[in-house]
Amino acid sequence: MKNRIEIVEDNDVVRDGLQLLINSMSDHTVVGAYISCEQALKNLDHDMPEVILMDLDLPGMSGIEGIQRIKKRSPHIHIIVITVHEDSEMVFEALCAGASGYITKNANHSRLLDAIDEVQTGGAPMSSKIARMVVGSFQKNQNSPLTSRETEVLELLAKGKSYTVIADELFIHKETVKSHIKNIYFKLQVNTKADALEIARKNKLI
Amino acid sequence: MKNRIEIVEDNDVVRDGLQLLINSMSDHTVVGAYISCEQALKNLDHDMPEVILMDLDLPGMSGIEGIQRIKKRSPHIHIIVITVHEDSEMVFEALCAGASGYITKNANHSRLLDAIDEVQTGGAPMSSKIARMVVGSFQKNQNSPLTSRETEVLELLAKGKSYTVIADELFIHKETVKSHIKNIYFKLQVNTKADALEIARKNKLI
DNA sequence: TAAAAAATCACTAAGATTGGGGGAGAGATT
DNA sequence: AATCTCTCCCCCAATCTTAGTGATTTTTTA
Repeated sequence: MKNRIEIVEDNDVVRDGLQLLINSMSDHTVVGAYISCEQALKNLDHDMPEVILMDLDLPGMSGIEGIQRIKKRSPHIHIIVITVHEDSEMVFEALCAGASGYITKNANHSRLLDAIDEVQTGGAPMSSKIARMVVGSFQKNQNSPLTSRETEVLELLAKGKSYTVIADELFIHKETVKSHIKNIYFKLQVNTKADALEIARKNKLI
Repeated sequence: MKNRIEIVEDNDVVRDGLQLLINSMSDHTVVGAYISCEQALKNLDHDMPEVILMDLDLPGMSGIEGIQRIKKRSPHIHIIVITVHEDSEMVFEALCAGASGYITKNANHSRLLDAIDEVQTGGAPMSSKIARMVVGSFQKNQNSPLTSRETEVLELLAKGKSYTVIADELFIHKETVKSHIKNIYFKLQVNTKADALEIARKNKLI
C-alpha cells in the first residue's frame, strides 16, 4: 500500500516538480495535485490523501484557511506547508491552523521526502530557521524592564485573577499588588490591563 | 578554531561516552564535563563553551534552573537538553527556561552530533516526538464545547478586555457579551473568569 | 557605604466591572 | 417540533479597578 500524497501549489513548475519527485519513490504516490484549496477540498473524499504538501500563497482561499478547513473535515490528514514565507506571523498562523510541518522552499529534495516520512511517523518536520522560531516563541525576553515580582503579578493578571486573589497567592497585601500594577503600567506606558497584557505579550515579558 | 562543547550529565558512562564521541570529531572539543549545574556554573567563565549538552535529572540544582542561570549569565550559549523525559511539562519548562534544542537519549550518535552543528547554525534540534509536541501546542482542540462566537469572546477576555470593550469590538451589546460569558461559564462548569481561562487554556479551547 | 531600586503596606474616593438571577425573540439546524 | 445560537433586556449587590498621595523596610547596586 503506497503512501497517498496530495499537492496544493499554484506554480505549475513547482507542482509538477514535486509530483515527479514524489512519484519517483516506489512507496509514495501523488493522488492529487491542485492549484487551489477549493479544488483540493472538492476532491478530498475521493483522493483520500494521508499527507498534503501545501503552499500558502494560493489563488482564492488562502493556505491558512485551507488548512483549517481540511483539518476540520479530516483531522487525521497531515499537512506540511511548503512556502517561501519565513515571517513568524505566517508560521504561527499555519501551525495554529493545523499544519504538522513547515518547510521553506529552499529545502533540498531529500529533506522534502524525509519530511513526508517524518510527519507520518509522528514527527513535525521543519526547516531549521522555523524550528528556532518556534522554540524561541517559548522563551521570555531577557531584557524585561519589569522586576521578577512585577512579572509574577502580571502573569497572574494574565490568568484573569483579581487583585485580591493575586494578593492571596503571593502572600502579600492587596495594596501591594496595586502598587506593583501601578509600577507595571508606568514602565509599560499604559493605563489599562488589556494594554499592559498586549505590550507584555508582544515583547514576551510574560 | 574548534567548537567548544560542554557536558552536564551525572551518569558517568553517558558523560564519558558523550565526551569521547564529541572529541572524536576533529572540529569539536569538550571544554568541560560536569555532574552538576553548580560545577558547570562555577567553571563557565573559564570554559567558555559555545554549546552545552545538559541532562535534566541532576544532583543538586535541577537542569531547568541550571538552564535559566546559564542563559542569564551567558545568553549566547546554546543549550541542548539530552534526557529521557518526553513528558510535555519537562519539554516546555526546558524550552521556556532557554534551551535551544531537546533530544531524547534514544537518539543515535550521528543525530546528536548533527544537533550540535544545527544549533550553531540557527536551528533548534529536536527529537521528532518532541517537535510534534511543540507544534501541537499551537493547535486548538477541535472538539471544543464552545461555539465560535463564545470562543471569540473568551479570547478577548483572555486579553484582559472588559465586557464593554469586547462588546465594542464585536459590534454587539454588552448584555450579549454577558450572555455569552454566562453560557461559557455554564459549559465549562465554572463561575469566575480565572477558572474559565484556566480550563480553556488547559483544554486548548483558546 | 551611601544611593537607588524594589517590595511592602496605607488611606480615600468614585466609577466601572463582574456575576447571579430572571427572561425573550429571531434565525438556522436537525 | 425541538434545539441551538446569537442577540438583547431587566434588576441587584458585591467586588474590582483606577487615581491620587504617601510611607516603611529590604535589597541591590554603584
